[in-house]
Amino acid sequence: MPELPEVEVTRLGISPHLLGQRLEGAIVREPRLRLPVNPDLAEQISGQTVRQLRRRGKYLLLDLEHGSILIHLGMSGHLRVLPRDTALRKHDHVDLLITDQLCLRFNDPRRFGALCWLEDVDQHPLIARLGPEPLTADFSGEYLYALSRHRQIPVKAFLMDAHIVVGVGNIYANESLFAAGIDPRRPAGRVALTRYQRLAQTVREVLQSAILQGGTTLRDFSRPDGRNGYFRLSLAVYGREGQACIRCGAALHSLRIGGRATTYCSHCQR
DNA sequence: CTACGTACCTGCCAGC
DNA sequence: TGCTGGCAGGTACGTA
Repeated sequence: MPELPEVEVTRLGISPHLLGQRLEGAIVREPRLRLPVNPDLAEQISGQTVRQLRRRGKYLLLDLEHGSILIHLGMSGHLRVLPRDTALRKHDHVDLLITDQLCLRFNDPRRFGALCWLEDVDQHPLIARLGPEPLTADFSGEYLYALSRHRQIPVKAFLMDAHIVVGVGNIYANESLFAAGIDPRRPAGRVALTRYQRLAQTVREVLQSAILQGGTTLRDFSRPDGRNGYFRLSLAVYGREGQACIRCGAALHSLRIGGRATTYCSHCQR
């Protein structure tokens, strides 16, 4: 997926086509996503104007006059704005019909994503309990330090917990910890305040830089306009097991933390 | 409460 | 060539 930068790049890409537009309906071909698509989605959204297009963590929220459409891209989801008569591809699960014969087409091979209409999206349990945004002022080293006391969980798993802070997935957790010089296995409760301050800073820098470069294109993420992101060229550790650390030259190590591939430099990260 | 394993689903790639 | 197993950017839930 789609981590926070990819979702933000998607939001920026589709916004001009949706903001202020009146939705004319929806076509649901496969409702079985992580959250089921509303059986009566077309009736619920049809005739409504898109008031705002927000991002909360990795969720995209299309605020309508009444209620909101919640979209999550899961591991393999993808959104594109296309002419409605564009030939269907495998896994094109939902079309939101916009004006001028255009549609917002949701494609998701693994169906770990979501697209549904909710009356009050901010009160939904999936959204209401999320941690702060990493790019706003309420996310800081002091905050991470305070929440991590007495926690034994590896700091990488702590950083990837959306109830702590949203939007930091596997790629950017690996990259931020490398940039901050912190061993991903270290218990979260044993990281000092000054090192959390450094980590909060590297998280912000890594995410911001990825957004500016159009996200990280791996197997199946590309931007809504079909162009690729270039952040992959900047990855220091993710996917580089066995290769030389860009800082000290030692071979990078790899292991699994919380079931996720973790790559780090045992010399630079302590 | 915390930590951990597992499940959801399809596609792709390495290895046999 | 073709099969199989393992792995993939996320998240929620069950269990101890």
